[in-house]
Amino acid sequence: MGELMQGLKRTHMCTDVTVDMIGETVTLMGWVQRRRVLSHLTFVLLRDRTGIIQIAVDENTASPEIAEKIAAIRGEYVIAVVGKVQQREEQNINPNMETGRIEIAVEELRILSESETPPFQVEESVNVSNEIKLKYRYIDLRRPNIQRNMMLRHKTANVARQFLNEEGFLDIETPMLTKSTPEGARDYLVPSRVHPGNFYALPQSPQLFQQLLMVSGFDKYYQIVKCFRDEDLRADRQPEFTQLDMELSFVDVEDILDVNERLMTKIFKDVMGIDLQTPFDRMTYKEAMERFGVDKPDVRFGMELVNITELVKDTEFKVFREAIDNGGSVRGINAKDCGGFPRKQIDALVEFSKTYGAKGLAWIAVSEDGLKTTISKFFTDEQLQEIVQAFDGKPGDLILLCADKDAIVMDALGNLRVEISKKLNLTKNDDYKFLWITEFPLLEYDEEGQRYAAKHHPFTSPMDEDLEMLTTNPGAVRAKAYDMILNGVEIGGGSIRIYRQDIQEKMFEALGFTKEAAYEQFGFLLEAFKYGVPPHGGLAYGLDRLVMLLTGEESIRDVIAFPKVKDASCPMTEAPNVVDEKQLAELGIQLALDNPGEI
RNA sequence: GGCUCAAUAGCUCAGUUGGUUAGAGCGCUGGCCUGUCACGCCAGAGGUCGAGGGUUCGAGUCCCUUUUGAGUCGCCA
Repeated sequence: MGELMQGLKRTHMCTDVTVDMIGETVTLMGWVQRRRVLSHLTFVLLRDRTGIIQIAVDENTASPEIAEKIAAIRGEYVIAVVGKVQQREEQNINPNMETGRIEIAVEELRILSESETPPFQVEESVNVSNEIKLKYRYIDLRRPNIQRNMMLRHKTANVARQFLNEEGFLDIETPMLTKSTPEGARDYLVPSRVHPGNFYALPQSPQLFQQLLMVSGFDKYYQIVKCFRDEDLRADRQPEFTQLDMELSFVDVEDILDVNERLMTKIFKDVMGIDLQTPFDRMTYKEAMERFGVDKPDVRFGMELVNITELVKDTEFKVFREAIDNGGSVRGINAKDCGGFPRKQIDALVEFSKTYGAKGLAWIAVSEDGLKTTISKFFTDEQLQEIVQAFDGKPGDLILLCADKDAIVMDALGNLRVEISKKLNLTKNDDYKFLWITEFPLLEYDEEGQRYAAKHHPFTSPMDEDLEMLTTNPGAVRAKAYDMILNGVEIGGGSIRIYRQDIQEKMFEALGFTKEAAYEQFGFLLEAFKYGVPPHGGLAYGLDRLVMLLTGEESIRDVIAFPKVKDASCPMTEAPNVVDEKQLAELGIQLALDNPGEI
């Protein structure tokens, strides 16, 4: 059992103790990183979130009480130490430790809490399965790198708040229990006890409320807020995640891009010590798709897509022929210096492309001795040379070609491009390239639902010059929507919203909503729009993703204190769980499952 | 829901063609060591080889089913 504090006060954090304090008495508290015994000398490394300092006890000179306690101490015990800061002899200095020139000579020692042997060691680069780490997340969170991540996350949020406060933004909270709107992602539903059979939804984003705050005249709003989406998880997707969300009145696209470039500049300067170049590069959605095949291109490397449909339009090669005849295209990328890839590795790239719906890839390996290709039967040497020319192919290059519907070709090649860059280590984590993608399409056709769906959300404003097309050619309308891309990751996105009721109604019409259906779901917003709406727009960052990039982590789990695993459960709390019959009865809910947990 | 990969000591892993009593490093326990700091040395404990079934004289190893985890596609306005 642990001892009592009995008025003992901590005076310093571990690494706050410096060589300037030699001779001073300090009181430190923390966890035991390690204990080393050398005959009658015992060294203990004491850890808190600032770092580690060594404490020393000489059994020959220590009191029996201290000698007994120091012998009992084990890893992860929580102890309090009162002692004198002393300089280490020259030969005893540890140059690898921040506090390696000093140590604490113990005068009083208390074991505040004992610890069982932890399931894994609390060390920087411990290699433990996700399952174990998350089950014991409170121990995992003691690891210095995760602690640094959490501190950097705090700092990022803090700098963002500072900046936005200075810019005149107000931090206003919006409800967590709100109305389900089936557009977009699946909602997490919360049953209402007072209204049996009725449900709240947890917000996928504060979208509608932030717009209402603009209607109310708050002018500039921000919030660091949890959002919820009941969809499958990924390395960069959690069911609950944090947005840094903002909305501004009386603005157009340029104003929003400007304030956010300044916000990012401030965050990178204050948190990372990095000076960003502004303005950020911009690219339209169309250009991004043509050149990179994706709407979030990583522009740290080349390997851009080339469209060779025109060059091969007369081919007899069946795969190309079908794609072209069906209105698709033939495009490719030049994987620089991959010409020497063994067959097995090229096949792996072909397989990779298939996960995106491509039927396969044709390829041409360029070497000093000529071309090696899968399509030699269908093309003359001259034609092949023309294709290689189109890609500026040099000996050593590997040209990968894909033919299909445009959407599949771009998806496959765009992702292939990124995959190859990873294989070739073309990018550095500390090379930060920002990019705005603008002029997104307003709508996209939903094959399943046989209708247009909002690409961003139904309140996104069309571009002024495309307004006319909203009724005549909705698929071609561009939106005042923009994404902020950092190194191929979408870290934020937003739009100018519709503020005119007539345009909003046309938008719902294009989405196939009857007036009644629109009012059913969004009536409160449409009502509000009758009472004076300022032109407004906003942007929301995925704070987890941003911090993931700042810390150089591969997964947002490493920057979230208590993340969920892939099936959206929590190995530590074992949520979600089966609830009591009584709780369900109170809510008027009866399960249609024989075995809860199964469907 | 689909595909791919993984599961052996507390942790990370090795385990050959199916063959005796399943190993290593770290950690843990005890002992020794007068300045350790990835301390060192000696000794020790620790295993339902994820689970179930099958093939076989014999299965950690082969087959089937299943569970769990990871990545990914679908999905994510």
